[in-house]
Amino acid sequence: MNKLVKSYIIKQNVTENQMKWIKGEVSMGNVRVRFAPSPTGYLHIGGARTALFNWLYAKHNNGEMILRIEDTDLERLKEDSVSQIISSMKWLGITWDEGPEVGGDYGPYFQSQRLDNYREACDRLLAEGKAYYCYCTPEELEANREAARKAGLPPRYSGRCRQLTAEEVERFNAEGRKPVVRFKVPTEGVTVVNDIIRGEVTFDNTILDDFVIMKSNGIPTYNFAAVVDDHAMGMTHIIRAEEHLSNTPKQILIYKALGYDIPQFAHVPMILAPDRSKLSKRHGATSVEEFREQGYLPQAIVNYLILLGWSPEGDNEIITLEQAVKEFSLEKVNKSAAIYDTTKLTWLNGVYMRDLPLDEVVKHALPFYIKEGLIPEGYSVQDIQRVKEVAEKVREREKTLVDLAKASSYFFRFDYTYEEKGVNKYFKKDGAADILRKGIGALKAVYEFTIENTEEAYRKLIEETGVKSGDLFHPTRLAISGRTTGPGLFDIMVLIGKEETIKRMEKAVEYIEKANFAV
RNA sequence: GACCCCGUGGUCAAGUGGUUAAGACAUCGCCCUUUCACGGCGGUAACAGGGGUUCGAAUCCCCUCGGGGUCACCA
Repeated sequence: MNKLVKSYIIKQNVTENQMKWIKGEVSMGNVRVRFAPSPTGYLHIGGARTALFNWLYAKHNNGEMILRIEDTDLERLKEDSVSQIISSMKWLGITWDEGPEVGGDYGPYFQSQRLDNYREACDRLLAEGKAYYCYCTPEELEANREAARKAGLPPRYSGRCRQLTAEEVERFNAEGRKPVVRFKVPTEGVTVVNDIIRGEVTFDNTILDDFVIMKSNGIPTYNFAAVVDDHAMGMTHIIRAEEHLSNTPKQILIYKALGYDIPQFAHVPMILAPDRSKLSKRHGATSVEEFREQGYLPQAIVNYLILLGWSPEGDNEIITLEQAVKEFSLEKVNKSAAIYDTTKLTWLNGVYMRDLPLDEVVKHALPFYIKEGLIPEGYSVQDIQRVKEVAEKVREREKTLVDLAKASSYFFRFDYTYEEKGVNKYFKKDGAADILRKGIGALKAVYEFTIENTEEAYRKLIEETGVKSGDLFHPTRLAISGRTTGPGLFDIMVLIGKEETIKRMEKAVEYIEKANFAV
């Protein structure tokens, strides 16, 4: 048992069962965690990492992962966002046991469909005097905040409506004011958040003001809805980003007021942009969808995300989801924010590009071949086969699917221009055309156009003529691919075929002689 | 501004009082090689600063500084 767990036991009144559970004396099958995004845009990598950690924790403990959509802010709601988030999660391989599309016993899983629950809980608080109606207008509130700011005081709500007289209430109602409901925060004492990752964090209740739990339109605020739902849905662990740590005391106060058991919290560190600021659109790719479009594989992204804030045992950083599930623990999640660095992601992507089964890579690569115009949108089995043959050789040396498709183009068409650097270096060399002609001759004599046979023909030619191998290989490569880099020369030849290879080489001879480089 | 969290190389990240302070990515050099990549070998590079505590601090405490978060009828 580690220190954290020990201190937890001391600090909280854990039940005997919980104690057994912590000690590992009972099998853990009751862990329930959730990922609760608000549908205001794409799933960004921070959210994806949070979802992933929840998922890993659930799987590690044989528990359940719930997906809940927090769509209580009508104004920021974005069309399609839910389906975007869902598709990104699916693409990454993060599943959920309950939630949209799969249902479950604790639904509905959209907060907009659970309004009755919040109303009910709110009424109870109201009836018990733990919350009250507030008739202050946004303008009044803003004016107060402004005044406080000027006075150098924290912008807190005054508590003015805590005890309104019946006449005042009547007057406000007559004015047509629609009240909000505020939670009565204790005016003294402290609230302690016991966080698995951060330990014990203490907040003074006096720094909290009477925050709104129900808006005037009858919709709950985040801090209230989250608590009501997390309890109703039986959440045992709340794993979320650190930005919520400061909200947690408010939520704990609500848990207590409602008489709910308090779940365990784990606030994972934030993921920051390269300039150390919070992730936003101006930082380039930040959403899972964008990374996908840039040619990253889900396996690479997931692996990268696992490494941000958590590290596996040992030196090996290439880790599958299965291994991660086996090893994952919240205690090992570190506390400091991480800056995401696409360089390492790109490296990982390269690793997965060459290590994943070819079919898997091709599956993800197809859209990029289409985009590059190498295969038609309504591609055929033959097209897939061709992509496979090419990708098998090209994937070894490329790091993203975009690069893979780009580096594959000359296998599909002969419309390239020769790389200038290569022309200068190889085509302009004395006797280049002549050597190419000899190469053509040698290749023409090859019956079965295989890697071994073509290579043998070339080796023999080198031996017979005494030309340096580079003087033959380099111009040939440039002639048949237009480039100075790529897969093995004979791999290329065989892939494009004898006829095409010779045709391209003849074209190159023609090009060299027409350009008349020899000055 | 108040409150909260965090601070090991450029980035990720081991490390829980005694280590030559791991490893990965990036970077540089060499090797392999028909090119590029892969791979192999090696190099540069870090405990934010200052005080304590201790025989001994990256590890414990305090202060400073720096970064981040929260203070909404957003989530």
